[in-house]
Amino acid sequence: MRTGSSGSAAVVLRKGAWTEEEDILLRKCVEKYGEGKWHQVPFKAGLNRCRKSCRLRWLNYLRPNINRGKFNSDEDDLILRLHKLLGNRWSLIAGRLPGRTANDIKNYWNSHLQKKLNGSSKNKNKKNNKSQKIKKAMITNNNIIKPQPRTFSKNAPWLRAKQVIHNPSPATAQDSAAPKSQSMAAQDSADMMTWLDNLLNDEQIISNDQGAIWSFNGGSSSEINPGRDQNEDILINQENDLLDFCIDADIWAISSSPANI
DNA sequence: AAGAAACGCAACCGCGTTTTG
DNA sequence: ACAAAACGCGGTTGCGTTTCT
Repeated sequence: MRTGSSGSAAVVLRKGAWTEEEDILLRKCVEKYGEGKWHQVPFKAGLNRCRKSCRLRWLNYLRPNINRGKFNSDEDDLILRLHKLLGNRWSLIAGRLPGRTANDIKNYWNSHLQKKLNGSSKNKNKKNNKSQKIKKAMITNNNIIKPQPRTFSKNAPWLRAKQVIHNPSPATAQDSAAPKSQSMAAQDSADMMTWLDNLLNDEQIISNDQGAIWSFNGGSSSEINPGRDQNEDILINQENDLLDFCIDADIWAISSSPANI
């Protein structure tokens, strides 16, 4: 158990829209102490907000270099491509779009790009939330194959320099959604290495029989973690190279159904 | 002109993962 | 090894603004 820094009596935390004064306090605090340690930020900044709220406000609004302008066509294109590759991994997508936040991209996707993708014209499609939800359900249940990025935790064997157990049978997209287990981790490692080998040997990108293309998920690859070890750095570099490769080569998750986008 | 509907953005919530004592 | 705290993410909601009828 950790020493809770709180210990304070129950104080009603502020919610809702941030005021300019709060923004100033938060900005000053982060500038002084740096990002991170969000549990300390409300106290240090003198804000009556929860840590989550502070973090969110900083990440989505106050952080320097945030691009609050309109999305241009290049960005649209990149988002569409990355979404095909990564699915709703907004933070990963945001990592490829300098100045854009995951929240921005998510909102933009939900309000613009999804419609664009669905081919529904902006006009006259007056629909209430209910029908939007039905439509959403139809899409997810439809034959669009949602990419299932593989997740490799820091505890993965190759990061721990443990022996990798080879398992030749490839995991399916469904498998990747299943709960992780040690055998899964071992399989992940073998699969990844095989696939990476193939990739680096300039062989064809392997899409599994569900049409899902694998991608790496470094978790927070766009963030700097000074504590990570060399293997992790290598893995993250590989992830970035791979994303660049896929984007440059125009590689998507190819659906098994021609009717799909 | 006014009310309704849709849009767009900011913020909140819940949950899985990671860290720490 | 375990439990609690903290972190980070994606989904959802709330609300002000804009557009439509």
